[in-house]
Amino acid sequence: MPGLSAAEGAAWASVLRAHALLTRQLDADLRAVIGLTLSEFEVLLHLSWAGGERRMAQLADDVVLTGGGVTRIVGRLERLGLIDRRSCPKDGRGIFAVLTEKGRKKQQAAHRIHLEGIRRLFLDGVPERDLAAISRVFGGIVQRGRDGNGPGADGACGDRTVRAGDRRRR
Amino acid sequence: MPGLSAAEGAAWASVLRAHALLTRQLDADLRAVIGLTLSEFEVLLHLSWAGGERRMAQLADDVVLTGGGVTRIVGRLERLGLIDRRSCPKDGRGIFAVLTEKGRKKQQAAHRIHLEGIRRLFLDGVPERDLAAISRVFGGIVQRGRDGNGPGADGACGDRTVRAGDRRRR
DNA sequence: GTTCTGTACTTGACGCGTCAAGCATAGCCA
DNA sequence: TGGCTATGCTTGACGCGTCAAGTACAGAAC
Repeated sequence: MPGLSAAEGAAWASVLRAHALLTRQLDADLRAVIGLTLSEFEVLLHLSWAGGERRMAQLADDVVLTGGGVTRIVGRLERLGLIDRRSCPKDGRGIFAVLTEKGRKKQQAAHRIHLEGIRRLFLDGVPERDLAAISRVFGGIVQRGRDGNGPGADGACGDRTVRAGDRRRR
Repeated sequence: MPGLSAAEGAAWASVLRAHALLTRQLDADLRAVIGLTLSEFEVLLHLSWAGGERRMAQLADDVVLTGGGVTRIVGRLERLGLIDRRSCPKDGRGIFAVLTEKGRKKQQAAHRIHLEGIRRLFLDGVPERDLAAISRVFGGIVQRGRDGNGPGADGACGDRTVRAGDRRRR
């Protein structure tokens, strides 16, 4: 197994660096203008995409966070009045995060900032052909990642999800 | 400013998700096998690329971290015996992080794990053409990011770097 | 030399997310 | 019914990196 070719190395390095720069800037913009973290916004966004409510575990899968992480984010958003918690009638263990009206407004405002940023920093001037290549490659990674997890998308009350584990230091 | 097109949205979403999954897995692998964080390994890697030593501020730019962050990472690596700190003879303010022999060994071992992971999770089966597209797009982002910073690459003793600021909560 | 401005690094306080343990409920099987 | 195991969520402890303030030095202007 030799090292990476020049093309491979360049591709990987640019992805790492660009992602760091992009998320850093998008996060800073959202914080400054709306007062939300990028992660918090992403939770609101997925919630909105899901029609306004979503199980905690599904949210965790959506935003690639652990369950504990989602509990805390939802806690913050709840304290801000952007989300309500509602228990699942069909499964006593389950909790729905539900977008409030205030949350929907906030999400829409944040969405405008976010879109502007993505266009300016990422999409501007990128030809359709390259976008397709990116979707192919990264979409493939996401897909292969799912082959160890559940299907992970349906609005119903009962469905299961598996999350990855990590190692801890020492 | 309308929303994103389907292709644009798919591309952006896949990048976010794939990056999260990738770095999570690469980090877990490194921790389990070598006992290093992905960030720590990246510092060792850039040090190695730079010939074994590098100024703190340059490292910060390399790995897209703040100065404080690099101080702490280098502190950890120094405590592990993988790095030495040496003050810059031509600039009393400057500090070089210097790879020790043990650090070089560790870096090489980690590099093998890391390469294997990148191939398996990212590069495997990706055609040259798509890699080129990725390098073009993300390399462009990195390049545009540099247009607000210094040039940021030379091994000499004196050169300056600018880092981004963030907002703080509340 | 003195002063003044800018850069390099460090550090205390803190925000964020992880881990692992804990609790509650679900669902199976005898 | 009574265990037994698995899942869903929460929480205390903690690791990591950021921010902002602080210290030290550099370089220019006077």
